[in-house]
Amino acid sequence: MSTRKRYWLMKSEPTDFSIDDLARVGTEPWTGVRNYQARNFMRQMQIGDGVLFYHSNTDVPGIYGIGEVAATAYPDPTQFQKKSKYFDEKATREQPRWDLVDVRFVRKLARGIPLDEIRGHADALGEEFALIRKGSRLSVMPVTAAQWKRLLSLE
DNA sequence: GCCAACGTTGGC
DNA sequence: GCCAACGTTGGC
Repeated sequence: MSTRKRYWLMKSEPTDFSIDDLARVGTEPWTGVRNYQARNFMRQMQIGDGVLFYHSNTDVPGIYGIGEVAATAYPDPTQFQKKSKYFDEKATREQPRWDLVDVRFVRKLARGIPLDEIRGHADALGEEFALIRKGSRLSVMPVTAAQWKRLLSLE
């Protein structure tokens, strides 16, 4: 396993958990991911990996801040909590289904980078970039070093 | 609030 | 293993 720093993008609905919330709490367990592809990406994350914090389902969806991976993947406790909206009756402590990572606040962007602006750079970012791929709803995705640099140059 | 796109579930 | 039904995501 390489120890080179990698990059990711993680979506959150700001009414649920925003970059300001992350700034306030410092570090947050990324609960609630219930998609296997997204989960598998989290399992690949290493401490110190860069995270683009994306606001979805909001007036101006886009990238609003930067975080970093503070703890590698471990079972998401909400899958065991009956009262949680993330409860999964098929998950057991012996065989958990869902993992999460801890994300630590790094900084807010000087200005948000709106999705429609990101779309304008599709050529440079690549058609395969899940964020701008038609119909893609993936909430955790890898970002290449080149994409990371390109996106932050729009700040 | 609408709805297209997608993922999951469950009957067969 | 197929696929219709259903639930969710997330832009608009």
